[in-house]
Amino acid sequence: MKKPVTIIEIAEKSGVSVSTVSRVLNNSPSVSDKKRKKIQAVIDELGYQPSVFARGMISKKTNTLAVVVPDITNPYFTSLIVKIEQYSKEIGYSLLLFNTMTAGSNKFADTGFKEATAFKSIIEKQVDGVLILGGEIDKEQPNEEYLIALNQLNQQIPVVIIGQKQENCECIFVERDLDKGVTTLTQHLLALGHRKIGFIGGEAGVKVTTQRVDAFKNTLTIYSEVDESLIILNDYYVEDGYHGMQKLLANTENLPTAVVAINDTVAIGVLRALADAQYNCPKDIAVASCDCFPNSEFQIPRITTIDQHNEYLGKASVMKLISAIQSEDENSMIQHSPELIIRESCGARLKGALR
Amino acid sequence: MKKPVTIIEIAEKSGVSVSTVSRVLNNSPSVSDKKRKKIQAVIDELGYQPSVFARGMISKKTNTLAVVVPDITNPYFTSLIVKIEQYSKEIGYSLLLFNTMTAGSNKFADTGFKEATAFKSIIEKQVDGVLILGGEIDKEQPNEEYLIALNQLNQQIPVVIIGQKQENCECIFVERDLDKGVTTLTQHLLALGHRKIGFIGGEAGVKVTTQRVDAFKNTLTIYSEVDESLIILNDYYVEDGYHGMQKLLANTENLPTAVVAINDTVAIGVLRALADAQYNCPKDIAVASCDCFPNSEFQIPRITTIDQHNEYLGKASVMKLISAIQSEDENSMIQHSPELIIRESCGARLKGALR
DNA sequence: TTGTATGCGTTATCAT
DNA sequence: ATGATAACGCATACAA
Repeated sequence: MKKPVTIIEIAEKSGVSVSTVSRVLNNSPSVSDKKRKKIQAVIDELGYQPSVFARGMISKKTNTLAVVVPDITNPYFTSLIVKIEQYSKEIGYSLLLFNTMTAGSNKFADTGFKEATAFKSIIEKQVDGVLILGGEIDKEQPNEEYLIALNQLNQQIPVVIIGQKQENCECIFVERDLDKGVTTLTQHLLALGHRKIGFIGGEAGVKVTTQRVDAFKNTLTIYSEVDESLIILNDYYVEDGYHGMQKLLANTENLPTAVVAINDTVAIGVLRALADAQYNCPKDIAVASCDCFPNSEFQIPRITTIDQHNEYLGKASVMKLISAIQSEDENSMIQHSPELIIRESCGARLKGALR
Repeated sequence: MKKPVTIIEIAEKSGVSVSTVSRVLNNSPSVSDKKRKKIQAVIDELGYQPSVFARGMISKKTNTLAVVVPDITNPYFTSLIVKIEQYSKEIGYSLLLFNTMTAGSNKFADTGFKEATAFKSIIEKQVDGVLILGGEIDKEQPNEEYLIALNQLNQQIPVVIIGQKQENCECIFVERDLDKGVTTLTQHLLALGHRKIGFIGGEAGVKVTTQRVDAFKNTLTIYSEVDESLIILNDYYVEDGYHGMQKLLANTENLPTAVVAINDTVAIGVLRALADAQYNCPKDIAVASCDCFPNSEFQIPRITTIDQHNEYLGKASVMKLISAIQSEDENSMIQHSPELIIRESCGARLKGALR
């Protein structure tokens, strides 16, 4: 790889000073058209590319955002990332990806918390802003060190978090309406006549889970009773839905007639467990779910679920971040309404047209 | 945000020269233990962070790799990215993510090809290396401009492509064994007695598709006959599997007894179409698939598929890239063998233990 | 409109 | 073992 062209060479070859070249580069109006053309021609000819380093020395900007995500394998996060990437690109920012894998393998963090190394890299890389999608911050009681590190990070670089507001954390939060959807969902089941309803998936001590379970319980309480033994919290994956449902089915004395899954992936596991145990869904046991993942519409049966309309969250969070970077303290409100998507898994409209 | 601490301040406060501080920073052995400790203390106290820009001015390195992916929503790519991110992190590189969304919305590229803007950013960002996971390069006849841009990019920055070798492209390729798996799969179906076998999914003119269809045809030819009308090429998503199968089912005169799907997402669509048309899988029509996506094991029925063991590909491609960056022209061979995962959707071992 | 000179924060080279 | 200083490539304040 040969050494790159510098602004000096462009200046020499164009017969002007470096400042003039710099002006052309930065679209300064005070350059004669003739020189501008000439210079641009030389730039193109030599394929000149300004050094990010030299530029950064002065501007202190990388035009890069970091996005920290717990599990890039999770459709919920990828759908957010897609939007984030798209909008970032539009406004001239690149994305540095950090997949902390908080979920999955081992829950207990090695170095206190999984995000530690990510935070370290982020500071080193001197990105302009940081986007955090869940992870440790989603816990009811985030690791103490984590919060310290997070606040410290936020002091150097603006941080926007897609998640529920956390005490003692000065970052900017973009909150989701997590309970309304579950409330609607539960009401849907109740309206269909269900009274014994279970809940599967999610992790105890995690905000999403707590909020959804609470919304579930609160709604259920109005018309029926909450049976704690029908609430199984484990995690957010297929296996969890499968095992959770198995557990419920094991107690044949006390079977629910319907089940709410924390997300569509878990719901798939639930459906599988039902099929394996020869139960028909929705006839024997109905299944409702949250988050409307891409393939859930093609499951057998098609999963009735909640579309959180997260499309908007991605863009909104980037917008907030950019505002913070430019310290335009605009306090725009993020609004999004969860929407019930009625399909087959709860037995409603079974004879009607399906979508 | 206050202005950051510089090496000079550290030097002053430690009562040494900047050179000595720099030496401590870079673990140079020639620093007395006493001074090293003293300096380190000051560094920690002030929370000093070396400037990437100033460093880059000298080293020309960003310690960043770019990864260009067509669709981060696709499990095939995310599974690769997970590994790539993990290994990159281990060896001290960050990842710049570019999601070109080649797939999905509009196929015809706006500016010639979707990767154009990504390539531009990559050059601007001066990453140390580039990883390309499919996209335009996967086509039988990649866009001419694309190839030019790609070679141009490769001249400035080492590029590793996970995909089949392409004529007139000087990048480094990490190839996958695409046909062996399908051959095995087809043989599996043939061994189960199937003779009329269809193929669904994939895009004409794309290497993966062509290779898999060819492998399918070649294997089928040995024991039976290829019926072109049973081969439906459209795309790689659920809808494609659904519509593809619908199309096949429409011709009741010429139903296949088994179908091969290009990947598990498509297979899910196929299963749905079968269920909707009241066909039982595997009894009426068996379904075999490729790529072993996370949830396919929980589908109804569980999908028999090919595990390409891509785990290794991710790490291997990063290794190759790093070698290229350090111009250690090591020509390591990538070996990975597709493995048949027999589950329920083809009817084999139906009475045996499942998994 | 254009050019000159300076500084940005670090590492590398060369002395000492 | 330590220090002084010259790059690195660009933008910008100031001068013309």
